[in-house]
Parts: sequence; C-alpha cells; structure tokens
Amino acid sequence: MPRELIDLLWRDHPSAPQGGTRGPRSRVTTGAVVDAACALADAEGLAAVTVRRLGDALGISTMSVYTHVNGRDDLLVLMADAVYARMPRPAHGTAGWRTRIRRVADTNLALHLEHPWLLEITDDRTAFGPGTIAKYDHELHALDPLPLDDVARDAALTFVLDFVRAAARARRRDPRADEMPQIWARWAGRLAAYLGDDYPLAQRVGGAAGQEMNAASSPAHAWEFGLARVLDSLGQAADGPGA
Amino acid sequence: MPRELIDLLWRDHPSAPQGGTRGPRSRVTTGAVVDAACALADAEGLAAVTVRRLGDALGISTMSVYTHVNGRDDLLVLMADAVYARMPRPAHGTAGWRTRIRRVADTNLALHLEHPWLLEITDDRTAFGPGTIAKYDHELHALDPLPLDDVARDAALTFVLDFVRAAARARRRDPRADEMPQIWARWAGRLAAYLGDDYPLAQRVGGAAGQEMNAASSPAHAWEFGLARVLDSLGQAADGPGA
DNA sequence: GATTAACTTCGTACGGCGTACAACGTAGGA
DNA sequence: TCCTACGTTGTACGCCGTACGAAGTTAATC
Repeated sequence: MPRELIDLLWRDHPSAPQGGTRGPRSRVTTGAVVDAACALADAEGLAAVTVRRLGDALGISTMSVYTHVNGRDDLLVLMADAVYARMPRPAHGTAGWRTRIRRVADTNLALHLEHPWLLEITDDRTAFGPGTIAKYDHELHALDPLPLDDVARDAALTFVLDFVRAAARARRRDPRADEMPQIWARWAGRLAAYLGDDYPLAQRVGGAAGQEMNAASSPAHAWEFGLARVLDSLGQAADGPGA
Repeated sequence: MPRELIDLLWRDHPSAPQGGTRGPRSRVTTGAVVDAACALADAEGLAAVTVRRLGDALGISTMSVYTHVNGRDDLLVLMADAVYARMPRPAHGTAGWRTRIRRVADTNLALHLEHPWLLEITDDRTAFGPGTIAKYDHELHALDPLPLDDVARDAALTFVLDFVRAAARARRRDPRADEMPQIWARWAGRLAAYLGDDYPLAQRVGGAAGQEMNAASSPAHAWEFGLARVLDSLGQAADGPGA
C-alpha cells in the first residue's frame, strides 16, 4: 500500500484513500506506527527511532514497517504532525492579544519540552499536515485583535514561534550533559591557561551567565525576559507604521 | 596523537601541546582536515562530511583522519569554531547601539548563509573554542552603550543571535527543494479537497505568506521586519525596569 | 651504529543504518 | 475455483563511524 505522504498525513479524513480490503488484515496501522515512533523518540531521542527498533516495538518485522510508512523521512513528518494535532486549542475568547500570545507561547514551549526531538525535524512538507494546519489556524486567530495584514500576521506569528523554538533549544538537555562535569574538570585548568587575561568581558559575562544557567530559577527568568521583549515589539509593530 | 578536543580547538595557541617530533611527519594537519571538512560541507551539506570522503579529499586513508581529529563529533565542533574564528570583527567605534547590533546581526546572517550547516551543529562544547570566545567577546562589546548587567547582557545577545538563527533557518534551501514543484503538482489538488472550506484564515494567510515567500524581495522584508522588532524590544528593555 | 620508543599510516573488520527486491502467504471478488 | 490485490518477511547491498593491530618511519638513547 504505497500511499503518498499527503494521504498518510490526512489518513483520518473521510475522503482519504483507504486501500483495498483484500489480503491479510494489517497487524498495525499507520497511526500506530507513528505513535510508537513518538513514544520511542520521547523516551530515547530521535536517534533511537530506527526502522528496526520500531519494528521490534510494534511486534512486526523491520520491513513491515514500510507497509505503513514510506520511509524514515516521511515518518518524521508524520510524527511532527501528530504531536501538533494533539495540542490543546482552547477558544481565545475575549482575552487581549497579549494574553492570547502568551498562551500560544506557553503551549508551544510545553510541547517542545515534552518532545525535544521536534527541534530536529525541519522538513518543509510538515506544513501540509492536518495537525500543522489546525495549529496554524488557531495561532493566527490569537492575533485577531491586532491590526495586521495577512503577510504581517504570518510574520508576527513566526516571530513568536521562533522565539519559543530558541528558548526550547536553550533548555534542551545536551546528550553529553552527563559527562560534562568530568569534561569540565579536565578542561577548566587548560582553558584558563589558554585564555589568560584575554577577553575579560567575555570571561566575566560568560561566567555570570554560566552561573545563572545553573540556578534553578534561570529558565523561568530567561523565558519571562524574552517573552516580554517579544510582546513589546509586537505592540510597537501594531501601533507603528502599517508594517 | 590522541589530543583532547580542548587542545585541538586551541591548537594555534603558543602553549598548546604540539606532540613529539618522532615518527613520520604528518601529511596533513588538524587545521587542514577541518578546512577540508568545511569546504565539503559548504559544497554538499553536512551529510556529505563523512570520514571516508574527507580522507579522499585530503589524499589520505579513511583511518588516517583519526590521527588528526578524535572523531566526527569533535570534528563538527572544530568546524564551527573555525568559521566563527574567521568572522570579521571590526572595532565598534563610536556607533550607537542600534547600528552596532545591526552590524552584528548582518554579519551573523551572512555567516549562516555561507555555511548553512552551522544550523545543524548544536554541540555545547563549541563554547570553549577560541573562535567562539573571540566572537562572543566582540559581540558583547556591541552592547556596551546599553545599561545592562552581565546576565542581561548575555540574554540580550542571545536574543539577537537566536533571531538571526531563525532567519537563517527560514532562508535555508530545503534539500528537497528541487522536487517540490512536482510534489506540489501532485498534492495541491488533494490538499484542497481535504481542506475544503475549513480553516479559512489559515488558507488565506498561508496563501499570502506562501506567495510572499516566492517573491524575490521577501527575505529582505522579513529580515527588516524582524530586526526592527528585535531592536525595538531591546530599546524598551534598556529603558525599562532594570532587567 | 644499533636499539628503542614514539609517532603516522593504513587495511581489515564489526555492528549499525535505510531500504530495494523478491518470495510467500492470505484474503476477498470474479 | 481461480485470480488478484495486498500484507509480511528474509536476504542482501551499500553506506556509516570507528576499534584494533600491523607495518613503516623517524628521533632519541645507549
């Protein structure tokens, strides 16, 4: 059943091709494959999502995975669309635009913290999935109260979501994080020797930022700082010249 | 010569360990390996930077590459640091902070456009390289005119550079870009059928944004819009509450 | 000058990956 | 009953990073 990605993305839509009924019933569905892949990625990272491991997890052979998904690249698109589709989309109600955008940003940050592997999926074809489109529509409506034309509205949303993405990237746990203490123990002395008294500003600010990053409250502070900047700038853009 | 990454990063520093003089002279240096890797990545993308191809390009065997670099992960860090080290760092002079930050942003965007593979390197150990630190110091000084404490100064710079990164990501050429016209020809009809009249806002804004993206002038517009927002927000942050 | 030790180079091999392909089994439609 | 479409699977190919050890080359030591 080699269906095109677009049809797999929309597989739950009534008018999606269903494939004939002959032959043995599938032991798994495309949706099940995608869900298993997401679970694997959540637990062990995107690198652990291999076709072989996916087959094991589903109790089917490696090559059977290809019956339900065209290949690994397509699978990643399906995974991203699946988690987008499941995001909460509460009505925006009468809230002001700042509150609305705050909620959008918070929701997206939560999504990225739950599925850090989303950062590694950059396939443009994701844009054609039902989950992605539903998310896009909902988030565009968050900007209803602002006087933006279509292009500016898209740009503004992109601006917000890019900030969230960067924040998620900063919070992500480096795969090498476990070894970092030992690495640092071996490197600190040598680095200090190389640096000497050079770059005093970088050394001072870097040290302060490094300490701050280890403080428990840091992520919240950085998030609050950045989000405030984003909201301020959107306010100015809306009030200012047509944009 | 299994030297640690930190020593390879600082290999040009006078006090870096040089390795004994016995045995045959190396046919290549660590620097040459890194340069060849960057050239390969520029020409064919990061995926083309394999140890085997690197050996071919350098005229040495696959396994000899490991004499000069500890492994592929380390190589990526060395590549990123190498291109950071070569960025221009003109004195900021008496320019105002907006001009300074604009220059920093422009320079970083140019770097990412020249080396799109930088987006794929996320290893935190890059922070310890001489190029990365020199770049950091220079860019921190761009913020000298603003009344920011150390932590806020780092946050502000991160805010700017994250914006640049997102802009570069938006401009990057998808590896599938060549096939997209044919893909779209096959998908457009089906997508329209799936969508029907649903999500009218997403359809309208998405269409407008899509058209805009194909316009020749689009990247410049988006860049200008976003950068203006970033500068506005930094201005407010500096004037506003301590932050 | 002979020996030793440090160093580079390289071939082979291992265990992973994505996936093309063809054989086989199973069910519904004719 | 036969045909045909379909799901499942094993084998195999060409990649990847890299561990390991043999072989060759040079400088230091005796």
